[in-house]
Amino acid sequence: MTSLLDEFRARDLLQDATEGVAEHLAGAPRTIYIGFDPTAASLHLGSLVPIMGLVHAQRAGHTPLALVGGGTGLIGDPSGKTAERQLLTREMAAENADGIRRQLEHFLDFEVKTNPARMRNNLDWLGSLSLVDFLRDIGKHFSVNQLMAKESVKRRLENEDSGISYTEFSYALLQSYDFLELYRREGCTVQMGGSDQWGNITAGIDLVRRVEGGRAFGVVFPLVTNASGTKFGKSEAGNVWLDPELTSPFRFYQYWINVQDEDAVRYLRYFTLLPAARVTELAESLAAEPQRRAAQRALAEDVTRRLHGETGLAAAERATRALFSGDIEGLAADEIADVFADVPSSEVPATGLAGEGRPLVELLAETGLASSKGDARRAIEGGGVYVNNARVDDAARAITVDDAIEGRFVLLRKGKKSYHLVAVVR
RNA sequence: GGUGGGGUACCGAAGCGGUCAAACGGGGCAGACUGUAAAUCUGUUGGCAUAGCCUUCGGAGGUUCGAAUCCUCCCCCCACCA
Repeated sequence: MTSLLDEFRARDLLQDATEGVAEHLAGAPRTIYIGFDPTAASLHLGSLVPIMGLVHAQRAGHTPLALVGGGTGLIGDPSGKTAERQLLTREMAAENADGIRRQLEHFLDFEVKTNPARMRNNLDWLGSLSLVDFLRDIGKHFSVNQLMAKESVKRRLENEDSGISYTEFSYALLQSYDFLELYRREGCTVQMGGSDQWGNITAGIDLVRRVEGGRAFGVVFPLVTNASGTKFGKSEAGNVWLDPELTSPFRFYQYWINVQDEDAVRYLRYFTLLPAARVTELAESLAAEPQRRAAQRALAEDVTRRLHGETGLAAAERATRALFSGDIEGLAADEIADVFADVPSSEVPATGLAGEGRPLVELLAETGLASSKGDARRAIEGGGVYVNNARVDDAARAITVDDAIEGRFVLLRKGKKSYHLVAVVR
């Protein structure tokens, strides 16, 4: 079996590691942790690299431990932030932690006998920690001089406008304390994270050494970028979430299908478990016959299956075929309802479509496909609007009951990818 | 506190009495080309309506037939000085 570090290296996932990690990991199965901030009810693609980090750790025989920052989430990490963060309420943090747990279960095996994944919440120890104890046992080991030299803190200190609160300033101490607690309670000796976590991780390692005389280690992953310079994990609709309620399997799948060539192979290494040989094969295919987009397909398939299961993947693929293979003519209304379950929809009473029907521009504005009737009109004039996949060239077009497929649905589309299903209700 | 320069649509930035719903660039949205890619090219980008109308240029007033443009007061930024 290849070592965890070699696996990371082969996948370009190794940004940096503290000295001696390789030997430490080779010595015995270890417990490795990564922290997740419960700032939202769902994780998004930005957390996918760390998650895969834990997946690889488990596959390599180590015990992955996901730490949800129920306590630290109440504080806020200044790393990478230019402004003070919104504080979460305890209830929100707890709720969000539950959601994160459910999502991680798709990736990590919490049941295997040998090295089941674990999950902890730092609220368990931070919640009851007394300030005096904290200052005496933990704070004592931190030099303010060093803390102020931290890049994340320095930037905020130099910025007169935002500044940094004592609360966020203390974040590094709390994260370090987490490591110490996990070292004590779980025998956890390795912390991983994004490269922005390097400072917090090494601070934790120092703390473990000072307080317990123990040796701990850190590994950080590179920041995921994309070729066009936009933020990875954002789609037109905003963040791509792992929660199917927030980002449907179809849109999740589509995000990956639409990854540009320059990024596809790298993402295959980051986000799938495909063996190197297969990745090479896909890279060659991408170079030789890019129009097939074999790499993107494999990527979308693998990642969607892992998160949303066979059912979610099947639904996404079905919708994709229906939407992009051209005609929906052959589809029965029932199939349409099924395929477009994922697509935004609204209802309109049949009476509203009787006689003259309703102006298409009105419908477009109402469904949100266009921002106003004027916008809708311009879109039609520009040739970007389709009813039941047939382009509309008349801005005065009205939608009547006759347009509804089997009298039940009208499929509106703007551009290549924005659909809206209008259900006719009687 | 003093002096000077600014605040214009999603962002940057022109305009400095009528021809301004406001140049230009970026971004967004569509179209063409493709591969549901990138790059490129084209169109479009306040609202409502058929020509036309309505609401916009930091805020409030005023001058004028007419103001983003001139005047007064207020608010906020930036530079230099204290």
